[in-house]
Amino acid sequence: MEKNFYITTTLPYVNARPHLGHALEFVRADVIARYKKMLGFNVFFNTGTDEHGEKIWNAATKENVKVENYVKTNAQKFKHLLRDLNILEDIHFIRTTDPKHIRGAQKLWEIVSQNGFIYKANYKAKYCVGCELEKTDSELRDNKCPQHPNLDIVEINEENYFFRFSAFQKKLLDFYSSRPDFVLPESRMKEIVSFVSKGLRDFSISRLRKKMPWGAPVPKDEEHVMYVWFDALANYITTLGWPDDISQFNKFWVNGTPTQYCGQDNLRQQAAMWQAMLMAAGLPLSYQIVVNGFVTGAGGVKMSKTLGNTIDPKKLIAYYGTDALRYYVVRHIHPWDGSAVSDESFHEAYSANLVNGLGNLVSRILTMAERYLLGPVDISEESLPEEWRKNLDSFRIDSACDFIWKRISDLDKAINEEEAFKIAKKDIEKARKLVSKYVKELSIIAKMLEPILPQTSLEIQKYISLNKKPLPMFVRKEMIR
RNA sequence: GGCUAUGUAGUUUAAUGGUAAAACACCGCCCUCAUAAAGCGGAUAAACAGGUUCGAUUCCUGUCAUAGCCA
Repeated sequence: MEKNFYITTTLPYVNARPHLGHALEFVRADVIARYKKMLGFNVFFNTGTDEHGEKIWNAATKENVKVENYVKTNAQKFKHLLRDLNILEDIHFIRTTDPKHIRGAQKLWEIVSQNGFIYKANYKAKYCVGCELEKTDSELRDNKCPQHPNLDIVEINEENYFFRFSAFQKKLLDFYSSRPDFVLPESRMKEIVSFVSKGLRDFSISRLRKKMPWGAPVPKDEEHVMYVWFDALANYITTLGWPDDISQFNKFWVNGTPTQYCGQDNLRQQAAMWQAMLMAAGLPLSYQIVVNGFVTGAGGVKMSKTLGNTIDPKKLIAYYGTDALRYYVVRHIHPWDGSAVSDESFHEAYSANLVNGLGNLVSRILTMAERYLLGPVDISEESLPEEWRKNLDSFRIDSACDFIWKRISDLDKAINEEEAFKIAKKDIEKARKLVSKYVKELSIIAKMLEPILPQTSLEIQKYISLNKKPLPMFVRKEMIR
């Protein structure tokens, strides 16, 4: 039987510069996508950029550039980051300004509207353009959003279209109880259940075009454009070609356990709003939402430009290399809770585990292999450990790494204890057996690393097949400044 | 303000109603195949105050701190 798997990241809003949080989500989704491919799945891997809305319109206007050019330039930055992170090349990159996407979002609107879940009403609210969310008075301080004190709160009082979110409370709750692992981790699942249990308020999904024209046109109403969520969330299916081309949709959305990575600030949108929209359109729901925690600076404080504790993924990649960054974000940042990151902790992880751990192990084994063995070791029959699979199946890439590094450490230990390098002087046959065993174990380690550190893994496998010692894979470095 | 979660070595994380585990950093020893790497040994930890219990880091209550969600 054909095995299909769909995975997507959240689409970053192109207003922001790519930061470590984006890199973290891209890499984790990429690891899972590569892992599923290794298991023989057809994989549809999606990402892209969310490009509509007031914040972008304002930013482009302020910089006095055409908004089309503004979003294009910024979308490009994310594409570069994907390339720098060695994300699978066959990833699909959808931009919410793509005509294909806009048509899809409009079709979704029409269906939901026909089903009676969209209505027009007066919309009166205080709105923070920074958060893209309505705010109540009690949430504001001095009539400013505490998160975005530099932005003015927008007072909105106009006719808008609304999505009848409130109609889906019971259905959502029923769905959640039927699928207790719909949201990972469990604590986020509880959070969304609690949010929906408290009652849902319909949300506005359009803006008057004359005030804010930067959005997909609302079908059959030229005065309105769609507003953020209805447009943006639809990307998860329009990327598959829905509604024009149903074959990919059937293959990957209906039969591909659609899995969505998101940050903790996107839980509501993906686990509740988007699911309700799918329900309203009579479409199958997502299979699983995996929620990453926020990355914080040293001491657990928020990263911000003012504090000067931001970490630029590009800088780290340029200095330490792609796989070093991939390694750090999957293992040393907690999968659910996030972790404090700093240049120091990055450097420590790099030196201890990549240079002294993996890199050194590769050198010592392949040096002996090249010196003592008559030819490459046959590694065809080695199979991959259950525990590694179990961890990746449950999105615990960190635990999978713990397991791999335990194997690395055990192998180091075995080499010390068995002393093949001494035995080689007296009994070369016995030494060859030992070294072959080490090479086999190293190849299993390399294989397990393939989805996580693809470049490094292939390099190790290549040198095993050549029976040659490579140059140091992770070069010792001074702490970055 | 309400709800929820969290608080464990210097740091990042585990497990657990009965001797608190690991990695990094630190100190000592040791090896030479290896990237001044590896291995072995060592020191160091439960926010605070009560309660339940033969026994609490674990369960309960309160305080404080942090985070998230909501108003």
